[in-house]
Amino acid sequence: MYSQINKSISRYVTFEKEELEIFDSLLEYKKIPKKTILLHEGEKCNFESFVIKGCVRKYYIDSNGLEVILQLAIENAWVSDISFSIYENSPSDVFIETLENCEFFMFNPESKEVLFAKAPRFERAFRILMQRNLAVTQKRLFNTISKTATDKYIEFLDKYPTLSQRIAQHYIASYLGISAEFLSKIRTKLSKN
Amino acid sequence: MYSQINKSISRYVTFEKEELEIFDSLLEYKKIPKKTILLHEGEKCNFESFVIKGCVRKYYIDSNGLEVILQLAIENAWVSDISFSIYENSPSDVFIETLENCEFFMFNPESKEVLFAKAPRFERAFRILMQRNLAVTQKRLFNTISKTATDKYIEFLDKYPTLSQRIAQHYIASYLGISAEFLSKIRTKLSKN
DNA sequence: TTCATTTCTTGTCCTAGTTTAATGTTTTAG
DNA sequence: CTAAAACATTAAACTAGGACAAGAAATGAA
Repeated sequence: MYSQINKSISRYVTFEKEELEIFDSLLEYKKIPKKTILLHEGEKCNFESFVIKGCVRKYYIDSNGLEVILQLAIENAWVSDISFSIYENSPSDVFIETLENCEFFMFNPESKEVLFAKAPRFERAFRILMQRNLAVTQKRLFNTISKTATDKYIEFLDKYPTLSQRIAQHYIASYLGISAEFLSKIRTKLSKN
Repeated sequence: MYSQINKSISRYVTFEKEELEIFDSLLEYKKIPKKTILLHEGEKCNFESFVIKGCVRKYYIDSNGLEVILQLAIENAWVSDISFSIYENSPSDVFIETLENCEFFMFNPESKEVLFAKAPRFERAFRILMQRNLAVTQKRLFNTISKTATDKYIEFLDKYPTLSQRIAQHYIASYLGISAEFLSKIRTKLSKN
């Protein structure tokens, strides 16, 4: 049960058996059905979740009421409103919602502090995790600015090969920053080749 | 001389005097003239810099040869190719260049490791720094997708009030993800109001 | 002070992607 | 099993912003 998350957290830092036991003991397991909103805009985000199974979206709603998906988190990804919410104690401006029936391991801010106090080397693992996350987001910002919608979609299919069968197309469009109609056109164009 | 950087690193973690002395002793001070490229695409990024004075841009070059500015770093900002380069030991795909005469404090990867070994609580400070950085980048991704060029420019002026007098307009255009010509049109339109 | 280079502006035409709206298809809940 | 809801496709009209070109203004090196 813990092997998946332990492997993930050990990717850039090697931990002792005892450290991982502390880590595991602080995790909270949760099973959450499809289409459940875990975090509403304006709420305080009091969790950091590791996706064991399923798919989650994190999104903003812009000033015209349009949703913009910032993250699609699947198996082995971490999702949270990392941003300002947790460490500045301010309310979140994003939504987090399950798109499939999901299983998570969750940390609340208190248990995370206990973890850092008991096994400080996790501080490092989370720093590197954060850094990876930043790298991915920067790359995505670059793609958003400099690639055509078609190229972005092809890259998406390559990066998340299963996802286009698992979730509705309009979520993918929103993730790519394009309209659902235009994605549909791209798909028919591509299928003709 | 160190007060600026010490204040910055102490923003989310409070350090003892001795810890800050270790920190300061590991910093390397550098004065670098305008228009110097600190990091070329394909090189390994072996520094993390704190800008004491001046302005730096970090940019990609896309497949059409167009530059896309990922970050404009001014006083009190950190700049580096955090992404994959440092921790995966792979070559960087970004450029970093001074736009003004600059003064920096720099860490190389070795001195950063010495820091973490001698004063592990810096691990936490850098994790939170990274987290802030991620939040800013996510917000920018959201803006890039959902705001018009005009709105982005107005927000830019608000966030970096001095920068539009300090650097060439086409850098600002590239940061906003628009062409220099279109920015010029926005500026004339705004000045007519 | 001048010439060269870089930067900024303006106009015209063009295109990737949006909007709206209609129709068809699939999923879901009872 | 059926109705309602959610989702996907297609097409036509539209627009934000890009590409190109040419001139004006600013900067800077000698």
